[in-house]
Formats: sequence, structure tokens, C-alpha cells
Amino acid sequence: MVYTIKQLAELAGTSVRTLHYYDEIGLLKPESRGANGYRQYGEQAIVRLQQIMFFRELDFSLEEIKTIISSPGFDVLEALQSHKVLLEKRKKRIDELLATVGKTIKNLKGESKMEIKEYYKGFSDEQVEKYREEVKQKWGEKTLQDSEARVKKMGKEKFNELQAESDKIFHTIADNMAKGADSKIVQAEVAKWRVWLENFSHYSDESVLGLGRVYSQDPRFAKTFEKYHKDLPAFLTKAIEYYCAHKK
Amino acid sequence: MVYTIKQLAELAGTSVRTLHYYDEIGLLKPESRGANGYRQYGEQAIVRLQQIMFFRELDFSLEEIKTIISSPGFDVLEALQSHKVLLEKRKKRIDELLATVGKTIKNLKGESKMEIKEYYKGFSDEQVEKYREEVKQKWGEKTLQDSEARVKKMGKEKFNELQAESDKIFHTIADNMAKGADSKIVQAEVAKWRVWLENFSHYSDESVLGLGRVYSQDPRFAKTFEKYHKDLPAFLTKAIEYYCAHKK
DNA sequence: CCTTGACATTGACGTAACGTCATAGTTTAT
DNA sequence: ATAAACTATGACGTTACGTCAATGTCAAGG
Repeated sequence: MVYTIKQLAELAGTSVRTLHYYDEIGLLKPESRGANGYRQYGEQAIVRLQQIMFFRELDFSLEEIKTIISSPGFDVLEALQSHKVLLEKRKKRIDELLATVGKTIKNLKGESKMEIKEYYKGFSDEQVEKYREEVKQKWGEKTLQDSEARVKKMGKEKFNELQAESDKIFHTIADNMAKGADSKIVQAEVAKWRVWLENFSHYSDESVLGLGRVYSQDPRFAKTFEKYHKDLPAFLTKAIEYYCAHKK
Repeated sequence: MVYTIKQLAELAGTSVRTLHYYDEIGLLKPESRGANGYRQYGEQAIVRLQQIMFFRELDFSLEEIKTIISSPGFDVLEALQSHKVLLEKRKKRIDELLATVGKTIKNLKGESKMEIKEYYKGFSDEQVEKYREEVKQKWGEKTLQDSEARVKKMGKEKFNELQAESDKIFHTIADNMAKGADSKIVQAEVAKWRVWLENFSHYSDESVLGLGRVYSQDPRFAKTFEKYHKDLPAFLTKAIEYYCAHKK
């Protein structure tokens, strides 16, 4: 079954504009486009949109949602379990607020006294906030685990092969530093490196940018690259930044 | 007891910036300012801020909150009762969401089938939305009732006195139309009218603007003012708009 | 007395997640 | 054939603050 944008919007009780936006930021892309350019959503969109709405209900930002549900270790079933816990916490919070309402009423009626702090009990919820952090971290770790698992599974010879590949890339870049970080040659090698990266795990465009910066700022990485050329770390960062900025 | 802005912010678990903003939009103004310009909040601010936070928790916009809690019929105790009801509804909504989570889990495990619509059950809440509308309307009506009550209580002679006063104002304006809506004379009369209005109920700056427009667009009002001069309705609207725009 | 650090002020710009047009092409129903 | 309904992209508007920046104030300690 394939859905038009309006059908999906109505199903989920959201707006067409919202789906446009989610497409724009790459949070929920249609399976395909018709010959007329119309968006076509499939069954998987249904599940993904549901996940998005759960996370949004729980006050995750779209940015956070994006990284979570597109992390390679993401698992819908596990996510649903998290939702359960968070929803329960939220219920407790409402109970606290109800208690605050009750107390305030009694206080106003003069039936009892109330401390000023109590006026605001239940509004700020460290509880939920803390758990949300846990959830965010969890998927980060999962991604790491996933990438470690991939490396293990791939076997020694494949691993060596990949190392050789990256070695070639960085050598070529180091040899062409004089041509500038924005030169065609260098940019082509960066593009190769970007593809190479996916052998380990999926990286979002942003995390690629982050990696670029880490290459020059984290001494562990910097040392590795200084072996090719002492200015390579800084150069790499620049080249990667240029690459990310100019790939539309 | 008088509180500094930071003390209040910490008490309520919100930010200083938020209180700055609430002051800026006239939602929560400090009781006074120190000689140094520092904001000084009093006990009533505590209660008012609590109300603001309750309404905000229930997804009212700051604009809505402002009109509600500054409407003359507003009553904290009654408001708290409303909060109770809305919080209960929200709890029910969470229960629905929990049910949806449960169903989705079973569905994914293949233990049962699920209709597509069910994926999104609990997200859109007409229930809460409807009640929110009711609450908003309620305070509008209360304001009306309040103004009617005032009129009743004020007695015939006072009422006639007020009518005479307004009659004089509009006559003066009609006589000075040639001088322009922005002339000193006209603006002074508009200012008198603005004060006169408060005999019936409290009007926000915005609603004054609205009234100005109604005076020329609603035929019932227009007719009344045409008796003074056939162009008075439109002129009044312009004069009131100018007044609102230039009073800092 | 001087300094330092915490707190206050206003002002201005930035942001997230859309809403709301505007303009223009497409599909469907009558 | 033509209106009504749907689609696309683009651009600007909005809400409720966050986040500086520049500057002023106050209490405490050396």
C-alpha cells in the first residue's frame, strides 16, 4: 500500500506541512516520488512516523530524534519499551502536579499552610530529564557496539584491506596539500574516505563534520595523521569542512 | 517578602530570561523596581507565576494565558479546578498512548494484528483540545458577566451620567474631525474615552484596538456613531488606531 | 580603597518547528 | 471543459525563549 502525503498526514493526525518539513530535514523521506514529483509513502513510513511522534510527545527535539532513529543500532521494539517507561514517569509527574493543585486549593481556602517552594512542585522534572539522557546515550552506545560488531565480523583480511585503502587515501591527500583543501583531487579523496567510513557504521553528515574536527583536535588521531605529514591533521579538518559545506 | 529575579526564577524552576520575557510582554510584571532598576517581585507574583506555569504546562500560549488571567472575572480557585480536570484528561491520554505502545509491541512480535489507524491512537487529543476551548470561552464570558454586573450595580443615575460623558466625548470628536485623527484635541478625547471604558470592564490594549475597528465595521455601532456625523465611525477607528500606536 | 565575582540591566540576534501565504502544476469529478 | 481538490516549492512570519554582548551594581575580602 502506498500513501499520498495527505493520507499519511490524516492517518497520523498531523499536517501536510509537517511531513514536508520532516522530508526537508531528512527525518522522514518518502519511499519514492511519482513521475509528477508527488511524494509516495510506504508501510515503513507508518512505523517510522509513529516512532517520531512518540519521541516528540516525550519532548525530544527533531534533531535528537533523527540521530536516534537513524543510528544503526536502533531497534523499534526496544524503543517502544523506553517509551513505556517515559510515559509512566510522565504520569507520575502529572500526579505530582495534581497534588500541587490540591494543596494550593486548600491553602487558598485557608485550610492549611503551604511553603512557597511547594507552589512549584512537579513542574520541573529531573526524573524525566535524567531518563531522557539515558535514552539518548543508549542509542549512541548501541551505534558503537554495532560498529564494533561489524569490525569483528569482517575478518582479518578484509580489515587489512580496509586499512590499506585508508592509507592510500591519506597518502594521496598529504601529497596534494599544496593544491589546497578545496582542490578537486583532495575533495575527491575526501569523498572516497566518506564512503570508506560506511564500512564501519553509518555516519550522518553532521557526525562526519565532527569527525573532521576530532582529527585535528584529539591528539590520538592527530598523531596518527602527523605520520603522513605534520600539517595533515589541520589540513584534513579543513578539507572535510569544505567537503561537508559544498555537497548540497 | 520581596524576591529578586533570580530568587523567583529558582523557586519556580525557570530561567531569568523567561521572567525578563514575561515582563516584556506584560504577562508578569514585578511589583516595583529598586532605585537601581532591579526588578522586585512580591508574594502575588508567586501565585501568578504558578498560574502561568499551570496554563503553560497545559499548552496554552502565553497570549492566551495573558488574556485569561488578566480578565477581570479571573478567579484562581476556579482556575485550579480547571487545571485538575485538564490534568486528569492528560493522564487518560497517556494511558491511551501506553495502550498503543503495548499493541504495537504485540503487533511487531506477530502476536496480533493491528489496523494502521491504531498506530496513532492517543496522539491527537480532541478531548483536551475541546476542553481547552471551553476554558478559554469561560473566562471570556466571565468578563462579560463581570461587566454586566458592574453596570447593574452602578445604578440608574450613575449610568446616565456615564452616558452623558460619552456623548460629550463623541460630540467633541465629531466637531474636530477636520483637524485630523492625529490632532491633539482628538487624541485627548480618545484618551478620555479609554479611561471611560474602564468603568465597565478592564480592556487590554489589544482589545481597545479591536473595539476601534468594530466601531466602524459593525453596523450596530456604526449606526450609533453616524448620528453624530456620517463619517465618524471610520474616523473613530483611525483615531483609536493612532492612539494605540503612539502611546509607547 | 580596590578589586573580584556574582548578579542586575537592556539590546540584539539566533533557533526550532512548524503556520501561512503565494505561485504554479496535476488529478479527479462532474 | 472546467471547477475543486491536491500537489510542489519557496519564502516569510511566529512563538518562546536561549545566548551573547555591553554595561552597571552590590557585597565580601585583601
